[in-house]
Amino acid sequence: MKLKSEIKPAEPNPDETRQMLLEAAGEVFAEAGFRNATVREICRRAGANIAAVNYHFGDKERLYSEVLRYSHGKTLEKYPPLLGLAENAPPEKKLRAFVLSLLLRIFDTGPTSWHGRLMAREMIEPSAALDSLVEERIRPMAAQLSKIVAEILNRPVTDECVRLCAFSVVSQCTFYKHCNPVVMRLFPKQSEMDAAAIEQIADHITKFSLAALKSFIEKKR
Amino acid sequence: MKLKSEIKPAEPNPDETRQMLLEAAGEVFAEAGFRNATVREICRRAGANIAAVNYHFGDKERLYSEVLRYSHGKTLEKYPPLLGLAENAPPEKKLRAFVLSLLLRIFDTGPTSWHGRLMAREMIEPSAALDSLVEERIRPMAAQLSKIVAEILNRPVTDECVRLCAFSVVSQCTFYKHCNPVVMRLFPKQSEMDAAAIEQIADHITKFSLAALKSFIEKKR
DNA sequence: TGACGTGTCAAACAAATGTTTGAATCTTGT
DNA sequence: ACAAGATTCAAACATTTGTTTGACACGTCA
Repeated sequence: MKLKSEIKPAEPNPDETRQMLLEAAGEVFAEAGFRNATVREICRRAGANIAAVNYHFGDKERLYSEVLRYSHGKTLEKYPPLLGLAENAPPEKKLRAFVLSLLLRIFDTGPTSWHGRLMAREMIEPSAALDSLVEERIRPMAAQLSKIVAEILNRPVTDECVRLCAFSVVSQCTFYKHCNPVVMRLFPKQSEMDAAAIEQIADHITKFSLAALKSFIEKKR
Repeated sequence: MKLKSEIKPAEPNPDETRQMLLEAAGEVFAEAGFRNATVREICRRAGANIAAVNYHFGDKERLYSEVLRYSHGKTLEKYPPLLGLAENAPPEKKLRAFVLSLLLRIFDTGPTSWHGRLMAREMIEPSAALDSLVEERIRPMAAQLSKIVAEILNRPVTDECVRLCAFSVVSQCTFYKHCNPVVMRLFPKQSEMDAAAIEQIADHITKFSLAALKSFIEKKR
């Protein structure tokens, strides 16, 4: 990583605190939700003073907005929607890539693992920041998936059936996250979400969905 | 100077207040979540005094437990898992009944509509009350669905494939609830969840799932 | 009737928490 | 080196909120 020409590790770097706050806030917001999260805990983890949040972000709510945008950008950068697959690849392969990338994004265990939980919380308690996120980030991805599904179904992307089928695909991915507490209690053994498990689930979802999609194919007339 | 001696606004019905508190608390908890919900707002809607919650339930947390159990019992009573379908009905019909009943329970718009949101919140922030709920209520329903799927697949209920397929079915139902904020923003027009829309979605999910399940059928050997 | 238990009420209490403040410290440009 | 701005700090402030309190009203029963 490259920084400014001067290197002052021990000294308080102006952007250092801001960055630490973003990361710490992401963790805390993901763990506790917006309201439950306390500015004091965020600052404690960031090694910053209590007044730091208000100084750098104005207030708690604007900090949250920045965190949401920051985190989503970071995971999308780590796991692009088609994982670098060529645009002219067969739609079946693109579907699998889409499913796998979505799962990887949701279950990312890296230092940015809070993105998944953050989004899950937005689903239940949407904040003002969700509107722009949907328009700028999610709608393009939805269009991408619709195009893949439409291609498989041999139907126009505006077809109602395409929309419903795209939902059916996405739903299977989000399920393991959104219903994790129940899944974990029902099957404690199989609930470890390591790389192998994610691959297995991606395989199942792709197989399941492709089989279903075949029955919806519009024969050319 | 006694102001109250002349007026008698509320008759002292012992269980009346308690019941009103349960209903009001369900609403408020569903809207705001456990932490965000305030005892003051609950009591205001119930037409009760601020001290009523502590008097009748001890504290806010025990009130929440009672609400969760109460609401789940009420919706399950309203929409039984198979909607009164005969046990010996063909598994395809039972699958559709299961899907429809789950959707109806999730999207119930009656006076108990908050149950769906309540459960959605439990998925993200499980409370202590979830453990017993899963064991007593959800596990039997999961077993019921597994049996139906196993029957269709001609596989043993313990088969890994049965579990994954059952998840695929349930996930499509819960999706419209758990991802409602995004769905609503993506397609504002089609997001009205009236009876007709629910029927349509149930049809799609059943068709989609049955087509997929067929490809997983274990040929007898 | 009159004491007792139940339920309700307004007010107060105590703790948590977002935000502000004013001084102290550090960085930067000249 | 010095001054001005940027940043950090500890303390205090103001508000929200769960809980408690003590008085009051009402029905019950000896």
